[in-house]
Amino acid sequence: MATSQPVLSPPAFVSSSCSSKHQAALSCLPPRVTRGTDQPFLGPCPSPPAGRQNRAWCQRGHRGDVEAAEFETKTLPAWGDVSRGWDKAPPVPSSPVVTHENPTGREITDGVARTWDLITLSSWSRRRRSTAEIYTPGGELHHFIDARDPRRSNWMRYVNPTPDAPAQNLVACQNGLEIYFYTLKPIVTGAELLVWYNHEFAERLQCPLPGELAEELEPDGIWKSTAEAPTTPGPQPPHGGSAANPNLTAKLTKNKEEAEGEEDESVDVEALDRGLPPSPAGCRRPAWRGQLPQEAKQWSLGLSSFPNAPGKEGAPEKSSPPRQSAASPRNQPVLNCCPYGPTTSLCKELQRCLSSLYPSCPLYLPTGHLPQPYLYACGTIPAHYPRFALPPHAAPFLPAPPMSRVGEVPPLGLPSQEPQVHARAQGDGTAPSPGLYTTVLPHGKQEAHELRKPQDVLISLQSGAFAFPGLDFGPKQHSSPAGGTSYTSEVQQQKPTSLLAHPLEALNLSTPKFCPPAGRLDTTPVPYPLKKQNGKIKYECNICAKSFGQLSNLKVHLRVHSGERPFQCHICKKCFTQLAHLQKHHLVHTGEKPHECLVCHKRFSSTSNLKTHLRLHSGERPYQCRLCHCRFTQYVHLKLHKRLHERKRPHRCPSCPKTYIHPFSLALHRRGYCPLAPGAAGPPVQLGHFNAMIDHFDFSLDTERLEREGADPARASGLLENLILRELETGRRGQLPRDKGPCSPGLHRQLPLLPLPHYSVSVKQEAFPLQPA
DNA sequence: CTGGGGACGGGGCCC
DNA sequence: TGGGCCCCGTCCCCA
Repeated sequence: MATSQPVLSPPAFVSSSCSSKHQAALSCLPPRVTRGTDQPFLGPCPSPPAGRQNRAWCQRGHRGDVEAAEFETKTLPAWGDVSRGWDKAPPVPSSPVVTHENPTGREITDGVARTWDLITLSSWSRRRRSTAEIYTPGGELHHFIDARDPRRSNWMRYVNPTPDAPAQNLVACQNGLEIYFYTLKPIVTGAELLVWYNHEFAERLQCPLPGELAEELEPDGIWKSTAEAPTTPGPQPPHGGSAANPNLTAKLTKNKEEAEGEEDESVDVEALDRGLPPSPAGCRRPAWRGQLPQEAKQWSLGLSSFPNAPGKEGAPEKSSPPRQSAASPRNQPVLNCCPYGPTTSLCKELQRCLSSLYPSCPLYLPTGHLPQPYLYACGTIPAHYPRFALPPHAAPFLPAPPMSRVGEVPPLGLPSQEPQVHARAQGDGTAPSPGLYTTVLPHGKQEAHELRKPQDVLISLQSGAFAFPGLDFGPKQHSSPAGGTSYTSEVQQQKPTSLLAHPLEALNLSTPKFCPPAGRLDTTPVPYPLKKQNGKIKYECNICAKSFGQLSNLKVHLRVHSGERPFQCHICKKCFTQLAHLQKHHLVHTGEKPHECLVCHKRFSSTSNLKTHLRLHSGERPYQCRLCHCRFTQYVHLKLHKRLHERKRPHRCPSCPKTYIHPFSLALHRRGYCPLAPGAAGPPVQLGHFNAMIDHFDFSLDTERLEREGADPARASGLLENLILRELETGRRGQLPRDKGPCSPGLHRQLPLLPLPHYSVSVKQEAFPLQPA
């Protein structure tokens, strides 16, 4: 619903990646929420129409209100992660214009300002700077994102920094290796996207404020030479410019208006052309000097993996952050959302804010983190994130070269001018181990053995792609699959959502897979078997042999075997395999019952339960007992009922194996209807039908009532015989009113004690043996 | 024991 | 390809 004053309502997170996965994770709430909460949250919104990739969304609820704002960047390049955006050639708008559709029909104004100085966004000029440096938890430069090339960047290039607090409408934070933008205020149509980082943070990082950044630029937008602002000892980055600079510190107090008067279109063209990262303006970058450009280029092109990737044997984790210890998983989140370590106040603040803002989103669990598809996708696992280490057995699943999201190779036809992402290379310059992608590992038990290595305890090992028969990664087991490494409940709770797991899955499920049967030791990769049924391809599960028409269905199904439950309820910590299940589950907490019976107006939380309920009105009883023809609305009731038929049958025919519960039944059976007794009346088929009706009678509760009331067995059996004969005769004439089975319910209508419900509805007759053991 | 409802899991289909 | 939606089935609880 478009409004006259469309806005992007705060708070809304807009990932620089902004993938559908992110959106999905953010939309883990049902459309309605419990009233009375003061916590704003992020909820779902209608899924964007297919094919409209330039649509993002946000939704918030505050004080019980649910507000959604769907905004569309009609004139901006497509939403998408920056790196992916590079391989596109979006139209370059003359100016960033954002149009919005606000379903709420009113402007949303109450934003929540946060002072998350968690991101190192630097080297921004007043316009179109759009570069960001991504730091590892150790505070080291990991790579930077350069979105300045309009042909290959996305909307992020239009996010501009400004120290002018009233003008700021975005804050940015780094979570893991992703950048997220958080709206501080409504963003009206045509508003410039202005991001903020605060003064304190700039000082602490020895970064100039954005305004001061502009001062470092020459009027032509080129960074001044290093010599003009040498601040840090040792060799400077080739592009120089903005290391920690005492002069800049002084500049921090400079009039910002003066700074704003600087060149707006400043672009570090030289650095760009050299394939170098823009100057982080004084932010420390201890390791990439000198070696960065070439190696970063290689890495960004997917030709090498991260130097500290765990797959690299013997590679010292030189860049391990001092504040993080891989040996303390208990206190370490799966991945720090904060580049300053999980225990810093900054990180805690972010986590707290995220958690309070989006309590329903598993992403924002206090110990959680934002998705890191990057890590999986590129297969470059910094040593700081040991839990994200790809297990060795995952290697053959990965395509080679790795499909790095950040360092994605531009598609054919597009020139790869320069690397858009620069990774800090390892100090020794050793090439990353290619074995990460080429190792073919044995399966089965040997795999399990390998999992005992602590660094291999990857939460997403639970992904179906890594499911091992016989190994249960279920969430109820808080131990490692192999029983070696602790897999604590904390870890379980920190378990990434599907947003984390999916990238892994996506890689491994979209590529040939190896899901060997238990115990099989086979180094030959075997893809998922594809069957063709009726001309359609079926994807078969290697574990249970179930086949699926769509690969995505198989992927979801594999979680059944792997035990992966990526979607966790933030309230009760229950985990679910599918987001939809979590959404349904959330209704338990909200008490919402969106499905109403139109007959009695009773409400239900699920359509399934409503449908069951509707049977009460329609009279449908689809579950029928084949023995006594009792019908039930629910299968579970039939199952319970069947127990009645499993009672002891003490009255045994001396001539045949038939046994009966009641003496009337045996007496009738013995009156010439035992096929093995002498003097049997009639052909075997007819005897069979007759005996089946005796069974029916024997099973009925009415027979029990006869016995209880002390009915004479001979008389009762005689009456029953007449009725059965009459019924069989009617059946032979084709006049059986309903069922044509051996146990005609017409018999019951002859017996005043055997009422049988009548429903002209479909019946799911269970395959219960007529002659129960 | 039956009946009714709540909750959840699995899977198919569509976008 | 993944997410959303829907349906079916199942289990559990309670009256």
